[in-house]
Amino acid sequence: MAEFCEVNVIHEDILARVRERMPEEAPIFEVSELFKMFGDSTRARIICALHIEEMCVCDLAALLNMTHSAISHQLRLLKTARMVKYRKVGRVVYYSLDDAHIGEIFALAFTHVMEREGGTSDGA
Amino acid sequence: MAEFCEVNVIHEDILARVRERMPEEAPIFEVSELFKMFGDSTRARIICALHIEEMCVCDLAALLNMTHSAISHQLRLLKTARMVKYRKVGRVVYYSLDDAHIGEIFALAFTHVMEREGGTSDGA
DNA sequence: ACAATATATGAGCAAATGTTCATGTATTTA
DNA sequence: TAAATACATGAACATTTGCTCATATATTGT
Repeated sequence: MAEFCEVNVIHEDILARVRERMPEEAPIFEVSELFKMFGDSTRARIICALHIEEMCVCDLAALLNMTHSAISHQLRLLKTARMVKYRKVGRVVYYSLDDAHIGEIFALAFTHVMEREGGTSDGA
Repeated sequence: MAEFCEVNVIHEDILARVRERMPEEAPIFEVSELFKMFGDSTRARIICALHIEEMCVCDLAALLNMTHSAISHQLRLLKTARMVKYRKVGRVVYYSLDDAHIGEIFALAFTHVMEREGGTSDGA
C-alpha cells in the first residue's frame, strides 16, 4: 500500500511533451462550445440551410417541419455563439451565417462523414 | 380566419431553392453526432492531446486531472464514434486519433476561435 | 496462486439540453 | 385604433449527458 506517493504517472516523458504543446484550457473550452452548436441535428440543419441561402424564421420552420418557437430558440443560441447574423425587413428577420469559417468547418466535417461510408456525395 | 389553407410559407421561391440543395437528413444527423463528440470540453481536451501524441488512459487522467473512470468512459464514446483507435501493450492501452480528418477539423475550428478574438496563437 | 496494476463498465445522480406552451413585443394592414 | 403577423422569450417538462462509485476483467510480477 503506497501511503505517501500517490502520483501515478506511467509515462513522464510523454506527459511532459504533451504538456509542453497543449493549448490553454480557455480556447479549448471555446472550441468545444462552438462544436456544441453544431452538435444538435436541428441546429446542424439550420446551419446547413443558411449555408445555402439566407432565410427567415418562418421558412426555416417550414423547411425543417418544426415550430417557430423551437427554431427561434435555436437561432438565439446560434446568435449568442456568433454563428449567425440577421437583418430585419419589416417584421421579417432574415438569418445568415455570420462567418465563412462556419460553413467551411461544417463542409469539412460533412466531407469526412461522406468519405467514411461511401456516401452519395450530396453537396453540403 | 383561414380555415383551409394553413400552409404559411413566406418565401416559396427561397424554400424551393434550399430544398433543392439541402442534403439528406441522415448525413446531417451523422455530422451532428460527430460534432457532439467535439462538443464537450473533456473530450475536446482528449482529442487535442491525442493530436499531439499517442497516450494511455493513465497519462490522460493525469494530464487532464480527472479520474481514470471518467477518461475511460469518454474514450469509449470517442471509440464508438470512430474518432480514436487504440493498441494494447501489456495492460496499457495507447489511444490515438483514428483519422487525420479529426485533427484537421479540430485545428480549423481552433483557428477560427483564435482569429475571432486576437488569441495568443497557440498551436493546436 | 495471489496481489497489484491498468483499464472497462453498469448503476445512480445532478446538471444541462431541447421542445412545447403561453405570453410578450414590434410591425404591418384594414 | 384594432387585428393580424413574425418573431422572441420565460417556465415547465422529459430526455440526455457526464461524472462518481463500485465492481469486473485482463495482465504483470512475486
